[in-house]
Amino acid sequence: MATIHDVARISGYSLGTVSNVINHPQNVAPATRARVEAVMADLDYTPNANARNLSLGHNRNIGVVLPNSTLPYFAHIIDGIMQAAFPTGYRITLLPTNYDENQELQYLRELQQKSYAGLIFVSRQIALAQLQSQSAGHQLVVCEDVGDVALSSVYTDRLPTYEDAFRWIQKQGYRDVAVLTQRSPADSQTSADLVTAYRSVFGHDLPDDRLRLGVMTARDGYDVAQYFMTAHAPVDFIFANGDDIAAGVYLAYHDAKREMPGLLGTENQLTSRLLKFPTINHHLSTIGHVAFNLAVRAGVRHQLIKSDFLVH
Amino acid sequence: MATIHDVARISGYSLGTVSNVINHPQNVAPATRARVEAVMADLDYTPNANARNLSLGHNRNIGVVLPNSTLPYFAHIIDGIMQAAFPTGYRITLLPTNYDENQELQYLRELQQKSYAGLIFVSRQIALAQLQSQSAGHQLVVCEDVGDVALSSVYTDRLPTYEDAFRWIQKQGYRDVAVLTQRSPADSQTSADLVTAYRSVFGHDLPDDRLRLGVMTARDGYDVAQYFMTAHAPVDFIFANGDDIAAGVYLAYHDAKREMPGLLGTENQLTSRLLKFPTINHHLSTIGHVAFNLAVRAGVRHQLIKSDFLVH
DNA sequence: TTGAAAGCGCTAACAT
DNA sequence: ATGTTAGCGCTTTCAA
Repeated sequence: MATIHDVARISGYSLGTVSNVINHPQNVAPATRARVEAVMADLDYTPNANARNLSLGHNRNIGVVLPNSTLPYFAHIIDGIMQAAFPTGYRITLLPTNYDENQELQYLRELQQKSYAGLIFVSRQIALAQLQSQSAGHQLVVCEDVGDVALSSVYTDRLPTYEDAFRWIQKQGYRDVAVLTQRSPADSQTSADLVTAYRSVFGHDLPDDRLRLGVMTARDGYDVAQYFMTAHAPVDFIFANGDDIAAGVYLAYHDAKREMPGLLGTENQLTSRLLKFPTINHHLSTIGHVAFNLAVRAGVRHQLIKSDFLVH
Repeated sequence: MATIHDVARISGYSLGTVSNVINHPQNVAPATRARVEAVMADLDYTPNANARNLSLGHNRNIGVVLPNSTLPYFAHIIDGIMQAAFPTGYRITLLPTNYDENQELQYLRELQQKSYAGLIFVSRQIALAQLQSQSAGHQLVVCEDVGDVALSSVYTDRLPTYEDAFRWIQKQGYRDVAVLTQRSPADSQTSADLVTAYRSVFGHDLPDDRLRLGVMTARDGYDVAQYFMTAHAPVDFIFANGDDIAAGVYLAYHDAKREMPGLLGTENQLTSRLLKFPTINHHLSTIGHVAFNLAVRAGVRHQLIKSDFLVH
């Protein structure tokens, strides 16, 4: 493949001049410029991005840190990031962690080595404080509410939306509500908000045996439904952390020919529309969009994306 | 951030030695190595990937070319690619095309400039022949059956599976079958296979007004269903190009309180399980997996992934 | 307006 | 076993 040397040699101009027609065309005589450009077209020349980045000391890559997972949650955020990145010419590199903290640290180091112009942590294991300490002057964004931590962030106001949802559930006359989540309230703000919202609406703590952890997929939903069907105290409503998961629960009750409890999901509006249960729209694609914009802009900024409770 | 110069200076060894402890540790005395590594840890040093790649003349990035689209089809393939890439240390860069041929050409040029170790075309606009001519000696893989073209490929044996599906439809007694696709049979092998399979099973061509093009999303499915509901010759079966699309059709008939036609989708096993209609599993994640492996291996190879017709 | 040369951080001969 | 040096392809002073 042709290098800048080739176009210099063939066009008869110097390296510096060719570089100028690429980067500062206004500083070169129109005739020269035309001739150089002709040669470049002729050779099908494109600058070597690596060399250019090394010389410049920066690049236009944004790394997206996420567990390697097929969850729709991530797919939607990635999609939003891609949509936002495309018109800007930035490239998106997928950085899977496999839930390994050391892997995250490695990506952070690569950020400091300027392998990336910015890093979006869609999910993280590493402590926020550590993230912040590593981020001095760098473009780092986290997809969650970070409170006072000096880290750019996009997040949703889950609490009021969860309260809306629980109020609706209560008004429908449901009494025995179960909640499915991935992580425990101690490990995840989302789960913590969930139990807080429950308490504020129902006036008492969510019973331990009504909070089921480790639920991530439709299959998990199917399995956890078995638990409730065989528990001696049946539930009449299941608040699932995802429409697909709610669908898994639906299937389990359906297959068992048991009376269907009330159901609620999040994100996938198609499934919940089909099954006519309410859902919460977290506007994941918008979150991705905003995350990208924060990553390429200087300074720490926090942005709230409002989520909606939706009855079909 | 620390460079290799810093660790050389601070450890008291030369550039070459430090480089050796990174790249050829067996060529350096254990004591030296230990001391250099201590300094590297101390400085939290990580090699600058850009510089290294430039020097080496290659890197471990695989570009994935795809329209910037949120379709589950792409999400599943990307997921397979990521899963396969992670343990190898290769990085995945998303390369959206916006269906623009020039954008695809640009990525090809970047491949030749060694910006990528390989390119996976999940979808393409550019002609196969042109792809091939640009790919001399490079790692290029295409996610479709390329016939005799000397380009690595992963593809599914759609035709026999489509025939299985049409035979099943016929055996159920359906007579008036409609088919939904994204692109016309002239533009897309998938669509061509579809009409071929129809003909071979039913013994006649699929009537023009039974083949609806431009269908991509659940909403499209909903809209196209309106067409069939108002057409003077109603259909009794709709073969949709995706479970979500089939679900859109389902909703439309359901909302209109019309008699539900037979339905078939592809890919999303959850929706089709919920609605109990048959589907086709194209094993998209496997396709991604194989595509990655082909991209990092030398030589042209073709790999067939068998798809399955599934009745729930 | 154009050219010459230094340097980005690293690797891999080649010397010692 | 370790050090020295050229060079990867490019950008950007600085001179002419």
